[in-house]
Amino acid sequence: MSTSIKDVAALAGVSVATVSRALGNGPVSPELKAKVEAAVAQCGYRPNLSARRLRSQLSQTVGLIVSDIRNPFFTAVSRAVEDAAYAAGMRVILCNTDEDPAKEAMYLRLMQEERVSGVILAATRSGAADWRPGALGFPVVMIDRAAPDAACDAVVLDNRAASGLLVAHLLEQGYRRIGGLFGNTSSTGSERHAGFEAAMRQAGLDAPARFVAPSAEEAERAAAAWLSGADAPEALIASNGLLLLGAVKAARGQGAAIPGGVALAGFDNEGWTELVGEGLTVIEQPVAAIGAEAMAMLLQRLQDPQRAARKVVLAGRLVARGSSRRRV
Amino acid sequence: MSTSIKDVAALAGVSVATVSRALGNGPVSPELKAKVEAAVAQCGYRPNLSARRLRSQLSQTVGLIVSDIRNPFFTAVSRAVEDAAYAAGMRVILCNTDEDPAKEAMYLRLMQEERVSGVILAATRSGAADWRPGALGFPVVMIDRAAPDAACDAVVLDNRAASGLLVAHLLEQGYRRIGGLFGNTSSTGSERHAGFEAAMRQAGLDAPARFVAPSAEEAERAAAAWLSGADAPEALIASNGLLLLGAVKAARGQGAAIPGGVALAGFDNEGWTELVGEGLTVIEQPVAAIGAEAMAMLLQRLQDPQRAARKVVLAGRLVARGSSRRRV
DNA sequence: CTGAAAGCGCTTACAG
DNA sequence: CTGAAAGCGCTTACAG
Repeated sequence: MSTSIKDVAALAGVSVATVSRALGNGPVSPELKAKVEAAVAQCGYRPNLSARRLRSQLSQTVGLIVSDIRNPFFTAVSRAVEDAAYAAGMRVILCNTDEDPAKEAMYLRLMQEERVSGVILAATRSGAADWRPGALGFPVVMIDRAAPDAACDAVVLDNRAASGLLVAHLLEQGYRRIGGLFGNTSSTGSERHAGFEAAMRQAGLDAPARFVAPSAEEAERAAAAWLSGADAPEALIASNGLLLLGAVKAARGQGAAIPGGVALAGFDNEGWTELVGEGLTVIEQPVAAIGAEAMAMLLQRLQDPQRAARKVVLAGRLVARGSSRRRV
Repeated sequence: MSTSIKDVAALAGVSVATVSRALGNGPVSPELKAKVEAAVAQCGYRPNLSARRLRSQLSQTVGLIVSDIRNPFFTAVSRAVEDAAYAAGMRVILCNTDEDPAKEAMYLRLMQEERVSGVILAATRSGAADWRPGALGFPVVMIDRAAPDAACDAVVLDNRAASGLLVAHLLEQGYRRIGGLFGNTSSTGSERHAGFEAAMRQAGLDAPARFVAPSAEEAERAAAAWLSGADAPEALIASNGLLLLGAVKAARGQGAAIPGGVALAGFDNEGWTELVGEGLTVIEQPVAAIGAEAMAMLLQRLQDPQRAARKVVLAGRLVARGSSRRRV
């Protein structure tokens, strides 16, 4: 058994209430406080957080539910969330849904059982419809994907505009037959597709698109088929880092040089993207800001449950590199 | 207030003990069990895990302490740990130390306060010396780095052998002036250096090495200085994914083609490594196996606290690609 | 400032 | 199989 507040109280010759106050922020005389601290040091006492949470009804815990921590976007966002959470004296429980609504539902139930202060959620598409903000018993801040209608706090990229930046860039470089490869499970993929389509139509062009499961393998397969077909595009946009990885592999598989073969552009400015060929053109997302902002919004929501829901929309930044350069 | 077991009991017309048994694995008649389940469904009851933990003295929680989740090695290991943990009905608390012993100590203290079942730990170098297994009150499984002496469960790569594989490969490709770039904060870096040095000496060669902070930026700076100096190596080994990234950037910065300029080889077979030039030669670590094995060892340790400490040493696999090809 | 007491929501011997 | 009761380790009104 580990030592409890009772042991400390006995050792210090005070009541458990005094120990509790001495360790918290209660009013305690300097003498007693010193005694308590000496006793704590002597017996190596550590407060039991489960007991504290039960009694205080404060879990000081936030849930972070993403599709897959191995997606570098979520890796970076998670790290920012964790830093902000620990700085605010809160702990983080991380869960991966793999875009599976059943897993999402299970983890949301777990969050209820943990009595979390709140949840930061990258919702699965079908899952998002199943709950209403407020029905869960804790506030939710959505990241990466906002519920289309719901009045729920959210931090997202301006996906439509970001796709527009990529299209404009490719058009400027002289490309016309531009194809898009989008994730088929998240609303992020849908929005990036919508932005792609709008920008292409505005230029009076067709907007050929294909939708795939969000993995590099699936993307490679789909891109390989597309690029070797009669309708192969001159330039290809991939809607996230994993799909871009797959698209590059497919282009390579066809012996295409980068630059020189099919032009490529995508999302997520990971460290390695500048090393492929003469670099990959990407939209950089402010990943650290997204995580920090989501945590900040959650804290504000806890502070003021009544305030109006707000959606923070951050702009992506075009990082133009060799993979989309004009062909001579 | 959320509903408690008392509300369910009242609604079902049974005692709280019966509700508890019906939800757990206690002996309850089918009729009462059905009544309880109906009541639970009706009022949307969710058990309070803090209360359950406090009473049962079982936290069903494991701590996972790594240096930085953004290091892709830890990303992959974490995901495997989490999958295994949730499958075993346990939750994971993830912490990043940034190789800072003070942060490590803080998080270990937190783990004590959480009364975790156990911790999976990638220890900081100086931190590792500060605690003895058993002194923390919970079992520890070390990953990536084992305490040199300590009788503590661990899952590690055979770092010396892995470095040996890289050296042997480079020698075979005809390189002789081979330099090594190693992390200066972790024992992993030290071990990989030791393996590098041993293999080089065995071949009758010098083993020039440089040590840097574990970031791509630091590695790039150090590699750039080295490669532009009089003692520039013909081939460079980088002791982890981040350092390899930095080394590639440095090589590029000098206008070196890959392959063609300085030969490169490193650790961690990330998806993008095959896309840089004609691919980067790396040691692939069995990342998923490391995480799964660590969690399995922790569960076994909880099952049998007395069993002898064991260290599982996994072999790395050489993935030879264009970056280390013989120059003609 | 300090202590005795109640109670957070559970589980688990202890009786029946 | 079922229930009444004790108690896990805390915090927090309530008195003094």
